[in-house]
Amino acid sequence: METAEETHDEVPTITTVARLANVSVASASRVLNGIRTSPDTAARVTRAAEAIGYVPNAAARSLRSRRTGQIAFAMPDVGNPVYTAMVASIQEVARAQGLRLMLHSTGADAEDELAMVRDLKHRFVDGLILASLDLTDAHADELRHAAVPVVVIGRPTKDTPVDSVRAHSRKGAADAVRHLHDTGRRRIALVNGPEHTAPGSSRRLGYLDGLRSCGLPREEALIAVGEDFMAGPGREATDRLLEEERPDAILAANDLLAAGALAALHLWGLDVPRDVALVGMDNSALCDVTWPALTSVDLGSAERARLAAELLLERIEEPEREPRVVGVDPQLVVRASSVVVA
Amino acid sequence: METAEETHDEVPTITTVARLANVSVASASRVLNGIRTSPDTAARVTRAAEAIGYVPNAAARSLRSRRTGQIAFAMPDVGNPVYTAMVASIQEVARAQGLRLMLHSTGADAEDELAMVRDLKHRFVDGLILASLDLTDAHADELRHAAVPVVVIGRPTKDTPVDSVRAHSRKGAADAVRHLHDTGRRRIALVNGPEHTAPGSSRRLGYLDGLRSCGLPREEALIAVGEDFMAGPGREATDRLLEEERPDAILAANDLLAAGALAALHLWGLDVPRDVALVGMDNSALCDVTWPALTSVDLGSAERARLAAELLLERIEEPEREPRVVGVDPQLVVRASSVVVA
DNA sequence: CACCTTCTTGTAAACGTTCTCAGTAATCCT
DNA sequence: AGGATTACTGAGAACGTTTACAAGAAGGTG
Repeated sequence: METAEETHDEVPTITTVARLANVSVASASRVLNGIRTSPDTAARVTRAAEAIGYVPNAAARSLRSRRTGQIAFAMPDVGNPVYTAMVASIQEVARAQGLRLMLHSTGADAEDELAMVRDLKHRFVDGLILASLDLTDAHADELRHAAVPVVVIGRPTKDTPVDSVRAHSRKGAADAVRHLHDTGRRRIALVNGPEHTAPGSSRRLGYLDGLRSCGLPREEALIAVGEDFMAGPGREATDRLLEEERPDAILAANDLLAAGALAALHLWGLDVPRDVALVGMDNSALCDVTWPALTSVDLGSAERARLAAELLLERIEEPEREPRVVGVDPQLVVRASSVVVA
Repeated sequence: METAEETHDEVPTITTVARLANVSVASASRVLNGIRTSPDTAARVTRAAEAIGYVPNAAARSLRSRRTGQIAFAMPDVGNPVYTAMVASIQEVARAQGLRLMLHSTGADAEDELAMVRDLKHRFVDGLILASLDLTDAHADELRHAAVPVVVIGRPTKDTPVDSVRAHSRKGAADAVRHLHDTGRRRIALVNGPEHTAPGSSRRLGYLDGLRSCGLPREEALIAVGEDFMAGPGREATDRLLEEERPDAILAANDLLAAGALAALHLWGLDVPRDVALVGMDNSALCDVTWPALTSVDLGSAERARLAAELLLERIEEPEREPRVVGVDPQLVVRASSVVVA
């Protein structure tokens, strides 16, 4: 009556609930947040809230409580199955905690990554998981002053005080080379992505490690580099390789490059695996989709993402703890592309 | 001096800026939001803000202005290249508008989709783009009362008052069949996903349309149905098909199914396209990765997503406008999997 | 019975913005 | 020169929560 403000279509707020339940907003808030109250008020508030379909306003809540209930994941490329696997993994742990997930695809652009970290100052999110191929000093700087916790998937520069989780891709690449050697291959080529990136350089090192441990000679001509880690460049790099060389095996630095390599090999009329064995890295969803199915080094993407998410949650709880670095061991998954079945 | 509260490490707020620039918070806010002020205050505020690296707090801003600057995209499966293409597209228009993008993968679970729509009441987002395979009456109900604008990618039930954008996949499927007929195929099979879903049913209809318009007989035995739209089921369905039939062409209801079909065909020792021509749908990134490259019907995923985003933005601006339904015409993209090169 | 706990509650102050309103100074017109 | 418009500003009230604090009620103890 009082103000004829009794129009019913307004979005209900906690005040509405409180009034309806005949308690103060404080009590209503307490009930709604599971803080101890008398069973009587609890019941009244719950019933009132249910009756009018009350839902707390996210903005008001985060303004006051300084928690947004959101985390963000920034990755180089949504199109890459590795990252979608990570997304799935992160979403799982986020959901278990009742957190929302904000996604951002950076295009592997450093400036974009930095902008993302800077944007955290808006505090639209409680934490960030940043997957990056190439962490520069600029990153280190920015990360040092990040407004909210950040966990990095990749390899931060030496003294970046930040939690991170890394793949041991060097070891993985070496394992792959040994597998190829074990199955009788002797001219093993590498189709790599840009070697200034962390994955590019460590996979190259791993490849060389592998050759060395098998007693195979190192030949630069057997290394072809694509301009990024995607299928197109993989195909072109393989093409260039085949014009000059006759490898009997190819290690590709990731599955997309491997898919491109496969296309090139088919075009050259080479049989996989008889003429050339092929191994990818990442063990992504792609592996079961190609023909032949792709042998690949599992770098534990899903696992790494899960770990990153957990590290993030822990740091959000406890911001002052020592930064931790965790790693996941690679594991070779053998499929049809690397072994000839009798 | 006053309260020794001058500790410098606090996060700067607009009050800090105002004090530093010697103006009221109101003026500071005006400058920061590009509302007309005297050049003098403008300069002072801008300088102050820059000096202390002020960034407005997202929660406070949305609480007051009732805009979050975020939109959400909910899709069945992040792993599916079609949806990642959509994500990329949406992110592009979001970024152009300075909006953040929140992602959610529903696993094509109706309950999860409904929960997402209900969650909008929290108002953590200004609008939602919902891609769904199967829009039920429950969806219609929930959508009718959605707290913020929703645009649907898919086919809402008749009288759901909501903007939507749809693919004309029925026509696309028919086109594909005609293409196969034109290139000499006569026993054209369909590898479909679940037929109770919108895409499943319309692709079946399109397939039948195609057969009819080519004067080919309809044979139920040439239709195999997988339990979802992914590669595994595609392979199994194709396997079952090949045990009974000898099709000389297969239309797969999407590219993932097609990838599975390809694996099955290879296993049966059949050459693609010589023995069996294969056409997928969606024209996703997968098409260039398979061998042979996959002919596919482009259903304009990127375009549809872009349209959806634009519809959403327009509706956010103007909530009362009439709901619109827009469509995108399919286009066949011929690659190696459907035509034998001489 | 007086006192001290322990529970439960309401009041009111934040949180950091935006925005209405009213007031003052400056400019324009006739 | 006087009034009318215009341009700019500051005070202060929202926005919808959570939470520190104090106060009242209930229960326990000597």
